[in-house]
Amino acid sequence: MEPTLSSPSLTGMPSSHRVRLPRAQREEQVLAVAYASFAAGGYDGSSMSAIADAAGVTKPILYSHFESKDGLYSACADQLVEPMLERVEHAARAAETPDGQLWAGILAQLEFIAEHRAEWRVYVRDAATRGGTPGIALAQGRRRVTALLADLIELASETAGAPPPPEMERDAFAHALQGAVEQVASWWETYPEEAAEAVALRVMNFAWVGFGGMTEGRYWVPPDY
Amino acid sequence: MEPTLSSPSLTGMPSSHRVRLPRAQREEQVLAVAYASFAAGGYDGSSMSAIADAAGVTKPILYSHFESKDGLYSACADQLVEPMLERVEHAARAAETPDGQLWAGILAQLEFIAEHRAEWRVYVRDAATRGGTPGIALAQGRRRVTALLADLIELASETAGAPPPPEMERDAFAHALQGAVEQVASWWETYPEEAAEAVALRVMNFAWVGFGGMTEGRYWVPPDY
Amino acid sequence: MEPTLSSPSLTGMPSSHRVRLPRAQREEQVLAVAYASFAAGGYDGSSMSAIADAAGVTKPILYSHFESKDGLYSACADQLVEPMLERVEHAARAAETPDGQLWAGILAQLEFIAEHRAEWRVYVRDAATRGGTPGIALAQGRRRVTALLADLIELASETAGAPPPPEMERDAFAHALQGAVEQVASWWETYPEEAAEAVALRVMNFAWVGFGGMTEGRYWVPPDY
Amino acid sequence: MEPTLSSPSLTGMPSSHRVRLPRAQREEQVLAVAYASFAAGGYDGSSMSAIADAAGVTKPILYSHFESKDGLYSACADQLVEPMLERVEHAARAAETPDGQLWAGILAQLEFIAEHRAEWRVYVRDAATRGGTPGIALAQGRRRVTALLADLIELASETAGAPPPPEMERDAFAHALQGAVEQVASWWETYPEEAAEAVALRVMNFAWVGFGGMTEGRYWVPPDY
DNA sequence: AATGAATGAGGTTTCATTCAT
DNA sequence: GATGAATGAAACCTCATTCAT
Repeated sequence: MEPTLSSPSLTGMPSSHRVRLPRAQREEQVLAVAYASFAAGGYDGSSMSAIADAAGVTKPILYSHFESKDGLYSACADQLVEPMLERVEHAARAAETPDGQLWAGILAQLEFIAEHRAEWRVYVRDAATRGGTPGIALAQGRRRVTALLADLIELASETAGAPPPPEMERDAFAHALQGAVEQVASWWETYPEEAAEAVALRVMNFAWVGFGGMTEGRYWVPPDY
Repeated sequence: MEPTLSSPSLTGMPSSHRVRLPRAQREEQVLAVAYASFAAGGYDGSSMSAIADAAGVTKPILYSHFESKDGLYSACADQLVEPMLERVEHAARAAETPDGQLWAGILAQLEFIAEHRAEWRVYVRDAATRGGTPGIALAQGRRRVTALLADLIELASETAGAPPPPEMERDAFAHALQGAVEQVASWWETYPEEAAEAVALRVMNFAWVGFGGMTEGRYWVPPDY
Repeated sequence: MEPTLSSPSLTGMPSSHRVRLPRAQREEQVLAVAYASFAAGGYDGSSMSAIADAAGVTKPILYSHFESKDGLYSACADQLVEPMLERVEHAARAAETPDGQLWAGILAQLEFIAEHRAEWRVYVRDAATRGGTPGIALAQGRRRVTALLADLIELASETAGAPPPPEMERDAFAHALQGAVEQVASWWETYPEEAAEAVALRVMNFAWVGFGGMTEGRYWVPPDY
Repeated sequence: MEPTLSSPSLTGMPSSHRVRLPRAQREEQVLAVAYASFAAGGYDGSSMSAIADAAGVTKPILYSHFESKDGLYSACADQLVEPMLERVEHAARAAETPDGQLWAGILAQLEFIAEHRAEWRVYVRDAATRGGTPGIALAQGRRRVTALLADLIELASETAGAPPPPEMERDAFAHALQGAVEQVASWWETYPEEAAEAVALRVMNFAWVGFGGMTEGRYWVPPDY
């Protein structure tokens, strides 16, 4: 659980007191430690005491920066969800064709998940069962990710000149896709030498052509390959 | 009136002592209560005291039947995973064509998840974050489910007379499929009036024809419909 | 704060574990210690830890016997209020003339207060400001004491063949009397050599004849003097 | 608990720093806030942080003005006791006949209590249980009130041309009277529509004529009625 | 086989107070 | 004279677990 004892005493001063940081900086540091701690141990597996120790501060500091354990946890979850959304959105926007956007989105999400494996597991899966404030926040985050995929799907369906799918179908599909992405990411752990693109390509083909199609030799290929 | 009663209270006498059950029966009963309790509150949300009380048993009895909280939890997880595997396997075996087997498996799993929503969430989520003995057990259970899907996929691929996909691809696909099933099950919660078959059909088409295929009017239909 | 370390080891056994007591007995013992602790330090001045230590048990035992600190406190308050009510009521009932009953009641209450000075201060005076469950319990206890005085006053008013005073007046009077009793009890602390009867006589004359009456030489004298 | 945020910045200046007040003024303002806070929540229910926030001041300022929480609390208690003494004394002095002085004193104290109900409860109740410096201060304050009543009683006793009662008796009587006043004030809360004079009249009759006297039709009436 | 009593460690949260600037 | 950051101690309460019967 990496102690990360606040890069102690840059001055070398033999102070018995902890380094004094400006509020914003301390908050950032504490958040980083808490983020890692929750990622490693989950909500119930991380105690405020342990987090405080790992951050090299005392518990009251935690509480002066974050209202409660729930609050701290939510802040950590945001730390993960926001960048992920940003990244997926940004990647999708950069693509030119609609199905290229979906492809870029899937790729981006896979990369992101791979880079934040531990956190992802905790913050995203916990969303399902956790109650109270953090549960709600997490569920919302997850829903936003899926909604983003739904948007990409909608755009992509235009590729084929097809009429836009009804919201219900689009959402069902987005859920399926989201699940596929997540689980393939988990599969990826067993074959770490695979390139992100290769993994994403599997998902994309799964989603776009289907397994039956693939057995018939139909494949989807990324626009720029 | 003080009868020397040797057999447990068939008389309805308000005995202050608990009924004495044969070991196996007691274990079963305790397990059922624990299963429900974990399903409702998760691992950290269920205390041994609460489980004992709910089961009408004292704590030492819990510990005499199950080594620890982890042991009890693992036993409960098995309670979920075993029947699920059995059901999916059985349903698949009953189908006649290979892709019919995949279809039957997906349908069976979806139904099972829907029927055990609360438990599924808990035991499957916990699989991700929980450490120690129960975490391992859960992860194994989950892997077995995915492996079963992989088998079904392998069989189904023969439908198209295609060469069997390499293990690696088959597993990737099975993971994607598993994720799709789980997430569509979650989507299902928003549209509870949908029939299980309709939901399974979405997954099957997603997996078999792909979204691109569907936009071109290709669909997979169940063999017996 | 009297350690009262659980009459250690009647058996002389060099057990490292605490003596095991039957539930009822342990409860009584814990209650006694808590009662004294609250009396000495008030609600906020007594911690569950301190009480547990003083009782020679661990905190969970406290909580297994009493639901919470509030619950324990309420139980302690009852320990004081119930006997007091009983004693005053019993004393009053034993008297023969109506004003003799009031006299007996005042005397009994004064004696009781003197015998339980510390507790009285805490449990009765705390009634005014404490909120929550214990506050309510205390306020009720106090109200019952005053109501008992009101009854005695009602009876006493028949002595003079006067019409029964309206409830409102009777209550006002009972409050005044109650306040007088309590404060005279406090005055008593400065003159501890005074006999209880002498003190009660002051209150009774204050209440019955009034100061103006006394300056005119009117006095009330107890029936059996 | 009225934030009363020190009506900052009459100038509208968007200063991030608190207004700089002369020491005496700041002290007064802080005291007022603390007084209200203690009145609302009692000693243990009011935290230094909360008081500081409510006063729009930082905690170190609190400590620079008042040595400790105890010190602040004592200062607040004085805020109540001093004006009360002044008011009773002043009212008494304004009366012309000796028993009129007692009457005026009782009336003034009742009015004062009614106007400061919350504080009265806190500072007077706490006097009984609280230890340390503030407990002593409070007890002293209370004693001074009683002593003042004792003086008024002494004067009043001259009305009847009676010899001055010995100090001991006078004090006993003053205590009884003080208790009666306080408790009748509490009774008053149940009958808020009663005028202060009517309430005070009850106390005065109680104290002067006694209940027995009243049943015989003797009453004390205020000199100017 | 089962019980009631007990424990030690740990959970989150809040407090009065004080440095260092 | 005032601030923001920080602390250590302690509060209430709950948990998994185990004796002794």
